[in-house]
Amino acid sequence: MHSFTEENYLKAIYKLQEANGLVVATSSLAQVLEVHAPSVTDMLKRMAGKKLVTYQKSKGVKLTEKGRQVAVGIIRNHRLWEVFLVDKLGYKWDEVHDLAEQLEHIHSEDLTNKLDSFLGFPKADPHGDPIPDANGILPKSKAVLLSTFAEGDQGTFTGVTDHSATFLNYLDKTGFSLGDPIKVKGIEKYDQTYTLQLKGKKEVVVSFKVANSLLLSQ
Amino acid sequence: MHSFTEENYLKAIYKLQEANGLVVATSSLAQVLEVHAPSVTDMLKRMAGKKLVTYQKSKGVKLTEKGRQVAVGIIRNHRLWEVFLVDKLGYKWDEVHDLAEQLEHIHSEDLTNKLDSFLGFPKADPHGDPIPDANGILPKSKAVLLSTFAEGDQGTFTGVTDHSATFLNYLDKTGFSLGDPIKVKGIEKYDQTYTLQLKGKKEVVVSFKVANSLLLSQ
DNA sequence: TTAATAAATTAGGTTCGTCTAATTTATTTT
DNA sequence: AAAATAAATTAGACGAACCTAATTTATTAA
Repeated sequence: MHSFTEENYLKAIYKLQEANGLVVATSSLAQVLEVHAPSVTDMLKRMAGKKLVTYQKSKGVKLTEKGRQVAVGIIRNHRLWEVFLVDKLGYKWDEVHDLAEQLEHIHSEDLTNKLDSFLGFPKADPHGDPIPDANGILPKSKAVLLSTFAEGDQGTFTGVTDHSATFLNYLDKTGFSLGDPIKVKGIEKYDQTYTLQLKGKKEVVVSFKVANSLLLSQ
Repeated sequence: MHSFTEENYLKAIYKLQEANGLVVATSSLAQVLEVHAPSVTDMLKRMAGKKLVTYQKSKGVKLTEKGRQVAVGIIRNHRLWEVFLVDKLGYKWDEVHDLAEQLEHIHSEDLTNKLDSFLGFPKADPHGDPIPDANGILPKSKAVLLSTFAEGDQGTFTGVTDHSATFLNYLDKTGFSLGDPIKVKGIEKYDQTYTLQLKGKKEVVVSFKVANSLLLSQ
């Protein structure tokens, strides 16, 4: 089995690769993992020895197929446990991340699959992030940022790109709820604020920053 | 927070203290934790430094109040997760120990309490072991070993002292089930075998070893 | 294209939790 | 009580995962 630390590196590399391209820099990893760069260099060497990543000195790192499998497995665990915490234990969507960070490292494929079944094979976690299936296949999302919408466009709110508790709280307070329809009533040229019509005709005005963190589908 | 290793030491010390008296020997710990004696000596020094145990060189170790609190908290977690695995995910009682050994180290009092509530505040785990409450109070069990019974005595099967999967499987196969009544029909003087009447009048013969691992109440 | 800056690595150290081999302390047995 | 055995500790090492300070390698700017 892999250590928690290794698994956290794998997850971080996976996410950075998804977000920013093929190869991940030492400094990016150091930043997201909150360790110093030499620790990362150290760890990457060890992980390369275990064939979890391919690492070229001063050229960055990427996952091997084996590393990718492990990373996706952890993401599957994480998102399933988030669903459990929200659906079964009554946690709010802004409270579950840290707990899921612990639970994701429980090592048992069988447990993961039984949990999946218990939860009714959910397709997405409480933030709308897709849950990889038992084969490590992660459905490609077709959601787009609200910030790409024009006046009159509409869609369904299906995800966020900012997972911070403060942002999620702001959404709650303002009346955003996953699965609800959103329509763009207007976009102010001057400061790029969006006037939106939420479910129940409620109108709200949000900044570009917010529009750029909301994912809509259809 | 405490490391998993520390928590496992605390749990082991607690259990040995409960079973065999006040002070726990280095060698006993080494045996149950499956490490070598010098590792234990080392660890106990560190833990004494953290006021989790009182340790006197060559004289054994015992928990401080602080250490006891942590140990009981972990046992609470362990047993609640076992209930979850059996009641909600459909695991059998002989399959849950190793998973619960992982889950018990999730650090969140709030999660533990929400889980407790979700499970309906169970009093005992799937093996009949009592679950400490949120204040770390563990109900004193009045159950006694079947091996202390005389002919004609009867009681309710409420726990085991051997938690091994092989023993639990044997019980399943032979027709023992937690909560069922058991009556002693006879005890063979020669080899101390017990003839028992189980629920539904089924008669079975078990060895002293088995009788000495079953806990009965009332 | 050289100089300045930023990124990454090497070198050397630390703590945690483990090990083996050697030694000391306790407990039994004679 | 002395000798033999068993239990525990000390000494010295090691790997994992981290650190700081110094150095090297890449990248960007002049």
